[in-house]
Amino acid sequence: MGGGGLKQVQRQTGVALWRQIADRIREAISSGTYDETGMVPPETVLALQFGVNRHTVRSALAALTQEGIVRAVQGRGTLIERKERLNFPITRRTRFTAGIGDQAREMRGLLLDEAKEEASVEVARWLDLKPGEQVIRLETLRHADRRPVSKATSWFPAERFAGIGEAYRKHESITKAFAELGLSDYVRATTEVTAAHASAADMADLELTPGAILLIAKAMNTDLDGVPVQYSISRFAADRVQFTIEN
Amino acid sequence: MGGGGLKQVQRQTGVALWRQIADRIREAISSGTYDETGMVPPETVLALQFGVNRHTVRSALAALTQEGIVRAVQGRGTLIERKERLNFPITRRTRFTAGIGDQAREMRGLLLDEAKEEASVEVARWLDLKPGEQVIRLETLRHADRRPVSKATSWFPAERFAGIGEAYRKHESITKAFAELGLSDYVRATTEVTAAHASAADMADLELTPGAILLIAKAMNTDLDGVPVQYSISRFAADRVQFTIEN
DNA sequence: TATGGTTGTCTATATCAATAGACATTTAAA
DNA sequence: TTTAAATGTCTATTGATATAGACAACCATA
Repeated sequence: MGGGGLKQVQRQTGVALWRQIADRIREAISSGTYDETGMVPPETVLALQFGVNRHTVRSALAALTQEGIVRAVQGRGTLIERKERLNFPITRRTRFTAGIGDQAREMRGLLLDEAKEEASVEVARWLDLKPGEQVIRLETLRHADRRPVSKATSWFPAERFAGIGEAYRKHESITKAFAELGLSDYVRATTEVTAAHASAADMADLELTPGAILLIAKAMNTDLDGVPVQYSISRFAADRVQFTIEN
Repeated sequence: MGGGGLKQVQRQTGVALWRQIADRIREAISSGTYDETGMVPPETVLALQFGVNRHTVRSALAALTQEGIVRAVQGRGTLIERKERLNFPITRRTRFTAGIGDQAREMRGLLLDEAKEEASVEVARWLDLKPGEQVIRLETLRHADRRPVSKATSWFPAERFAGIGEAYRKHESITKAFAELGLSDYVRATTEVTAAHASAADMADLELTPGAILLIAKAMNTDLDGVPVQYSISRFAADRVQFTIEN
């Protein structure tokens, strides 16, 4: 940010030092701090920078190794394996698959669960229905290049979009599923963005470690007449994506 | 999310159980789970729900008490003190002070630091300058009702906006500072949203506890001719705000 | 083939985090 | 006034976290 440089780490606060340090190093890697060498500084240097024991740094690096972000080679140093961050533009024409398509080779969309249920107060408000009207809920998990990127819960008016679960399973894309059901075009009406820690279930599906952060986008899409067609809550692994809003 | 209900907590992962539980309870409070009673469930009930010892729950509640979110009364229970989440709309006409104005009584903007410096590659790219050209950097801290909401680092072309630090200190608002320097109107061009853990410095200024999450908005504003006038990186306490994007 | 720099492994010690149980204190309601 | 339900305090024990120091193993290079 301001002047760069690694800040001191805090003690006795419920977050283990090795995890705080792992988070800092992960952030430094993804912001390109070590791009020149392609390596993390030596353990002794990091220990000095963070003001901790070398063993504590080793715990942090072990966690990053587990995540596949770095790889230590005895005698040489600790090499950086990955550093990409997917950009996800949020506009009227926001589509997950198309938006990410040029940044990853292989896109997958997996249908985890499908259910027909009564609209909650929140869902009804967003879809402009009465609470208790039937909606279809889909739980989907989206990958880019075999790496899980986001998990989403989506609701659709049940009457209009009967069979959308099957269509999604076939095409692995909401846009294509809509098309099969006769909705050839739609637009993003509103998006609310928040951030939070991951739940146990999301943590497992997104292959996150505890303490990891989610970017959460609550979005509502409408057809070209402004009628709501989808309300969704998408949870993104915050260290793998960024949102771009162009006004 | 899906059906509600508190999920199990994870062990041996560098994040203390009491902190994970504090995060869950904080989230439950801000999403209105306990609005009926205005109280958190009894410690013994929480301990059962999370599958931990009562003392661990007490550590979590102690942390929330420290944050001023709850207040325990012996013999009665643990009362909820605060639960608001400020909404921050992101549009072409995004202004911090005006956007929040109707949700809080008292808005303050504090100038922490001011410096004239050479534009880095990143800043130059956003402000459409050459790297090394002079820019003014402001570090600002914004409060709503005496509660810190966001900390921002902003860069301005130095030649055009000489004296903007002094103007901000006087008006406590970027919009009014611009007005004083002859820029009566401006628009938000792009916003990038990410999330990350707070640095030690941001943690202190925003009165956060370790492990707390930041929503980070990198924004670029232009004048009505499309010439960049400001590039800023704002860090928001994620549990106090949400962003709304209307398309 | 030395040598310096790096990661890997081991032992030991102190503090924090979590569990367990017991009992005191306070409040509200029976 | 009694009682149930809730928070407050204390002791004890175990495992995770962090520090400290020493040395082995490995790599690149002079």
